[in-house]
Amino acid sequence: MPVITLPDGSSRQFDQAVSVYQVAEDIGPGLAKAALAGKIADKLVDTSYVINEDIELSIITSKDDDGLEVIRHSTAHLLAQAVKQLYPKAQVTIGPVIEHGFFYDFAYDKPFTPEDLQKIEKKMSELAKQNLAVSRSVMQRNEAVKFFSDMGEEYKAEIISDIADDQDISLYSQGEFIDLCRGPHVPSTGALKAFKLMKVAGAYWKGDSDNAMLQRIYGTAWPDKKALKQHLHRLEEAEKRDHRKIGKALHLFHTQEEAPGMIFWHPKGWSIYNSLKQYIRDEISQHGYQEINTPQVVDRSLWEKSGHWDKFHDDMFTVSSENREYAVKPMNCPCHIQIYNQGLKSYRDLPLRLAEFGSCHRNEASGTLHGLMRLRSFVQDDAHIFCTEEQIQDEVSKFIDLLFKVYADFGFNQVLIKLSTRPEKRVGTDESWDKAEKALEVALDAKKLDWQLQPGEGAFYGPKIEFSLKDCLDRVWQCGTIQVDFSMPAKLDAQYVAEDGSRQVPVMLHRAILGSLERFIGILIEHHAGVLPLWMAPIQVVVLNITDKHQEYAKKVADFLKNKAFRVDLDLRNEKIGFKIREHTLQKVPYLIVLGDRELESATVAVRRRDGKDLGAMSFDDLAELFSEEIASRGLTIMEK
RNA sequence: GCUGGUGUAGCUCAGUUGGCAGAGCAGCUGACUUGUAAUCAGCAGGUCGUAGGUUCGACUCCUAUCACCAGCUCCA
Repeated sequence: MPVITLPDGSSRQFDQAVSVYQVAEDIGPGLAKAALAGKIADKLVDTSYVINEDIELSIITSKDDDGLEVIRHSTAHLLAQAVKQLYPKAQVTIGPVIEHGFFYDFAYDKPFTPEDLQKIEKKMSELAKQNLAVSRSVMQRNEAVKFFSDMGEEYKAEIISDIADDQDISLYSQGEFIDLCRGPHVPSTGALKAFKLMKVAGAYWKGDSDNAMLQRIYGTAWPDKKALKQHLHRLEEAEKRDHRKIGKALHLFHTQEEAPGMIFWHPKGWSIYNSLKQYIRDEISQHGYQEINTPQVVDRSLWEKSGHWDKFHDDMFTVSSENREYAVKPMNCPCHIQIYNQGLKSYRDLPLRLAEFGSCHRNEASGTLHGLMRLRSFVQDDAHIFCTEEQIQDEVSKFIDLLFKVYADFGFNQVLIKLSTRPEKRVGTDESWDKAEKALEVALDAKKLDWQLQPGEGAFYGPKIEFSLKDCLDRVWQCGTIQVDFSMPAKLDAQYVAEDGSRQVPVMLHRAILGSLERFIGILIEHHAGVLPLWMAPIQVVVLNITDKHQEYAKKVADFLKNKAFRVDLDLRNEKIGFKIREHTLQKVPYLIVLGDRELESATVAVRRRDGKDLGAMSFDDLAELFSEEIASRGLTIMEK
């Protein structure tokens, strides 16, 4: 006689064991129809699950996040069923739920084409329309291995073999299709109403590049057609923000075949780059860093000594000259230690903070290159802090303050933090690791920050914190990092004289806030859709004349603004004012100044903001004041679309 | 690096079964002297990514290669 308590606190009593579906039916026929699964003590179960004891139950529908997950999972199965019907020789492997949808990996010797995808999607719709009942059954492990082996599904058999001996295996079937699965699933395929196959791509079996490559079909699935449409619309919007597209349209940079993974920065793009660099320069100098610069090309022996040659020489660019082999630097730190090593350091010199906008080159695999986001040549807002173990916590704390200040200046207020601790393979004593991990943890907790622990994910040379920011499309970008390094200073003979006169090895903290400047610009472009705040805009204002009569006056206004150090363009072309406004607006210029008879006579300027708002006529000084204020506030107070 | 796709004018793209290489925008020339998102007319613009091959004939078919795109693996 189970008593079932519902989320609203009400309870229902039944004379005998009931299924989740029957409970839903008891509540109402509408709910019974909508029920996709049940949730008992945080565990999702099928609607067919039979309850014979007193429990708390929620009925899951497509309105719940859990329901959406069930839909996506079941749609992955629907995909597998369709593929098996159309291509019986294809083997099924795994088909998990991912953000916004699902994928399913197949082993099949013929590549799936986009046309195949259309066919498969059509078949899926048919199967959904047939409203096939989905039913669960249980099999013993060994029996299940044999079952799938006999079917020729070797990958499935392998998955089951990896499951513990005594565990029962649950199987789900719909029509003729049967698949190994933990479940739960929708009661019948008719519940799958809105899905679309997105793309096909290769993926290694078990994610290991030594294994066979499977074909992964990606799909998206939603509770209804409207939600699907919205999702597809969001994708279109994201595509419009693609920094590669905007970079071309706004003449910021280009790439070409002769220099894969490297950027040709055009004047406007380089202006953004320099604004960013200058901003960081100002910030770090106020926070006790000293900027340095070190060689681009350094003898192989230094990289051998630092240990990089051994681990990464395949990914390093090398050059040789007069019997010597050099590497183009992939990172700045070994060179920074060379500067540290000049002259005997005292504990009084610590912490020593050395920063460099050093151009680094890494020969990344060709398939990983991506616009500004993944390059072979990049510059980080890199710095290394040499300090004692006791100073780690304070330095980390100061760094976090600086990082949050910088992110806020760019308008990023959501920051995700991960702390990665000692991996199995590591250098340094356990005592040092204890201290360093603790220092990072305490620094984070002292600021009452939320952070996530990633045990074993630290670098071999020390623990690290990673900072990711969320952009306006909720995409997450890992940018900042601070890493403790117990290894490199000793390898490259860094020392200091301690208070007691003994020689000690300093700890080195690697840290960056923006990460690669190139990549950060890519993120900014996508976040702002190219509409950069005034302080970063390459051209801040364009002065436009109505007719030739106003040329001299326009020049005067432009000169006035140039003298105030604003970035000004003058457009004196013999074109209609509407034409010029359209062009500069498409180029995302923040302000346009329109000058005609009215302004000439009253010695004013007519100001148009790039969102189309007409700010009317104002004096030269008011204009300069307007710009200065907006730049000082980094544009964060100005509401723009 | 791996799997699949793409590569045509400065840009965005069309190009039928293998039969003379196309459009819009941008550019140039001229007219127009203009008030807040496109004035009109004319002209010019191409080794169809690169290298081979098949064919009477290749942008189109085949092979190799490079780059880019999507994903996988990697990311000191």
